[in-house]
Amino acid sequence: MSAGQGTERVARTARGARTRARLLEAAEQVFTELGYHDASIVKIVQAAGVAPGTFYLYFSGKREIFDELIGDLNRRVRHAMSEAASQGGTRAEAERLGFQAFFHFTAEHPGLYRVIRQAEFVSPAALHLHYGRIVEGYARGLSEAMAAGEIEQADPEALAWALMGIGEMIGLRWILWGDTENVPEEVFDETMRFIRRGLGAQS
Amino acid sequence: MSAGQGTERVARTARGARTRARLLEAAEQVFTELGYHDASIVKIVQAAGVAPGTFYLYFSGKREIFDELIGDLNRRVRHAMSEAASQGGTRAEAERLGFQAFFHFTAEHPGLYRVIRQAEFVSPAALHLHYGRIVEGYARGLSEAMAAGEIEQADPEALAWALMGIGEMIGLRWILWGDTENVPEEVFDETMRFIRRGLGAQS
Amino acid sequence: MSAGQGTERVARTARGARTRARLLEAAEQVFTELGYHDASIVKIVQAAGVAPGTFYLYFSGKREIFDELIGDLNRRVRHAMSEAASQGGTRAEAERLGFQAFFHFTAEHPGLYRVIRQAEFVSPAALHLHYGRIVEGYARGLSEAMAAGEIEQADPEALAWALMGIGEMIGLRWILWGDTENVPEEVFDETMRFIRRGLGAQS
Amino acid sequence: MSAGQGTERVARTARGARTRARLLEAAEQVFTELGYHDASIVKIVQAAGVAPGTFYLYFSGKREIFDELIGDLNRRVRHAMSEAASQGGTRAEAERLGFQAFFHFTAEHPGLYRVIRQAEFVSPAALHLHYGRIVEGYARGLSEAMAAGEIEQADPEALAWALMGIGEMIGLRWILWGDTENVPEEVFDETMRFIRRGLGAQS
DNA sequence: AATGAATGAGAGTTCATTCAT
DNA sequence: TATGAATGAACTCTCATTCAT
Repeated sequence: MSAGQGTERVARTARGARTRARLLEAAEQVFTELGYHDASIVKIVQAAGVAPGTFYLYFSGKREIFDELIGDLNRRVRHAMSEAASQGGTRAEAERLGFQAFFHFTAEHPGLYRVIRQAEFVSPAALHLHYGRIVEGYARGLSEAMAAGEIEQADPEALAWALMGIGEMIGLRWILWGDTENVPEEVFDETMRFIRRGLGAQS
Repeated sequence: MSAGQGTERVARTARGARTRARLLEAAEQVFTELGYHDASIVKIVQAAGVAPGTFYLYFSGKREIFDELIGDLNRRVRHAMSEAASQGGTRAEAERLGFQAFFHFTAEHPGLYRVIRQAEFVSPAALHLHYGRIVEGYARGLSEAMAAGEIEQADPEALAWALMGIGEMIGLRWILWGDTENVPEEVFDETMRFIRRGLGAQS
Repeated sequence: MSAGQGTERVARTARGARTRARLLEAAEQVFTELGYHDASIVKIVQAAGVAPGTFYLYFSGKREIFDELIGDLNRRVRHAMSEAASQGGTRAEAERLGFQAFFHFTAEHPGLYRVIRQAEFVSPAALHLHYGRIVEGYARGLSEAMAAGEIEQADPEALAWALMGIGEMIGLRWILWGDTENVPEEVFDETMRFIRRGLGAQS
Repeated sequence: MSAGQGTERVARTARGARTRARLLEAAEQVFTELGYHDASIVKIVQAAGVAPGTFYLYFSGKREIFDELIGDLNRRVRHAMSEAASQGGTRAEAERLGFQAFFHFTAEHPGLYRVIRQAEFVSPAALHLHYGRIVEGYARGLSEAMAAGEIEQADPEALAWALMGIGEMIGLRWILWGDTENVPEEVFDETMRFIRRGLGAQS
């Protein structure tokens, strides 16, 4: 995560790198379980099995480790989505698979996903970046589809944000608040139908 | 939201009602400016011009006044939306106006809107209720439009949550993060076109 | 209870007297249940069904109503003891009955008795007075018995305080801390035998 | 007393142990001077010359440090008593010396003794333990004396509590409330005579 | 590189008491 | 006589952060 003002604190030895990694893992676990505000550095260092002072050897504070975590998470979500999409033969299928991967990821890491959303209030820039990167992927796909005449001409960015919003809210409603493990199939299908119609998809 | 549990702390005199209202106003201002976590009861009572102890005459704590605020806000958003929608001649126009009102409200109270989103981490039930109530209105409108054959048959609830998500994300992107005062007209139009196509609107 | 510095606050009407009495009753109940420190004036006035301000019409504060309660209690304990003692034919029997009455009272009002003991830290003068008055009764009886040659000559005051101590501690151990309702008969008999021997009783 | 429940808060370094000891000393002083309820953690840390947060590194709260203090005190009283008793040649003398030591201790630490009595309302279990431990010593001595035929057969426990009560009350009357430094000799002798007669001592 | 004792500002909250009505 | 809203000092406790070791 950019953010990175403050002294750069890097590990210069293998041992240091290990400690840093342990802290990051511990932070993921603690933030996931407790959310940003109820997490505390003491809890993180305890989970990591190091002393409080050690934390500040590698991170300038709570915000910084949080930002770094959001960056990691973002990479993982996007990787999951593009991995899934690349399995699709047609573009329509790829899109469907990408969406599905998004929901899967949320369903598998609900705590993590809550953490991302929380970034809005902790580190708006980090969240902006997170959404921005995902939207970028969507927008590129949409542009290509438009160029290929597979969907109607439109502003790819506006559409991409709209799609992002749909994914977020459907995930929030059915995964985070629902009693089902994942978005129910009918809801997923209905949503995809809506999206495809909205995009003016030919198939 | 209604306070619900806890000792009922009500104002029994006009003076008390005035003080309670002052506290609520102050809380809105403080939460708006600082967000939930950086807000403090001390800051609220200072803004309201009363002593710390007075706060606890009317609210059992930070969470409770926050919940009450979310309830207020929800009422105001829905009022603005239904008010605007009722100006539309056709259903399509009503829908458009409702969406516009939603963006207007967000644009006019950006801090307030951030506060609502923050409820997800502070008082999930309050946010669920907030979204649920808005979605209910959307879903009813969609059902009626389906019955009238104006849009395609589909699950109104799934669609309503999708619409809610679009509104949220477009608002987030262009109002809260953008440099424009409100959602740019082209984006708004593009979004509405996407939605109307997605719903299979006849007109 | 002497104490009585501060403005004398007396009821001047029948209604006022009723309110004062209600407050005293409520205070007994609240102090008994909660002890001095966890009791609060708000709880007392609530139990009495009056407004906080009303309390200060009749009492100058928490301490004062507490002292007054201790005085009441002392009167009741001593009354119970002398009442019981007067049933005894011989002096030895009277003494035995007096002790028994003391334990009875404690057993029947354990909360009240805890309140008395608490006075040591709240209002030492009140407790001193309480003990002093009981001891006075003991000492008079002992003096008379010495004069009549029924028990050995000794300092009646020292003996009276020792007796008081025995009663207190036996009561504390078997009534307040024990699992029996009252002091077990064997313990009581053993204690009385010890006392009578200690006094050098002839019978 | 032992802390028992709660996170173990121990000093892991010599410096920590020193700080903990300073807090304990400060607490003794503050509780002695002010009593449990008027003592505050702020006052304790000020007396100890440390920051408020430091307190919670070693104690979970006011109750816990109080309990630990009671435990310390108990150890000291019993040590003083048994030390003194062991100087006596005969059992009768030992008993006399033990009682004397008890009064001495009370006379030398009157504030401390008030603190112990206060435990009844703060931490009844702590006081029960305190008395119980002393009574145990008395009871053992009495049993041995009975076996040796030095005093009459009786229930040692009942007698031990009675002795404890005598000591407490005589101490309360003449040391805490009296104007003399210690229990006057005549009173002490009178009391011991009463006790020895009561026990049916042969000598 | 790592430790962990110490910090101290600031949080939420209570409650005996006052006083205008 | 009675009310009850308002007060505000004082409380316990937390936690991100520092720094001597």
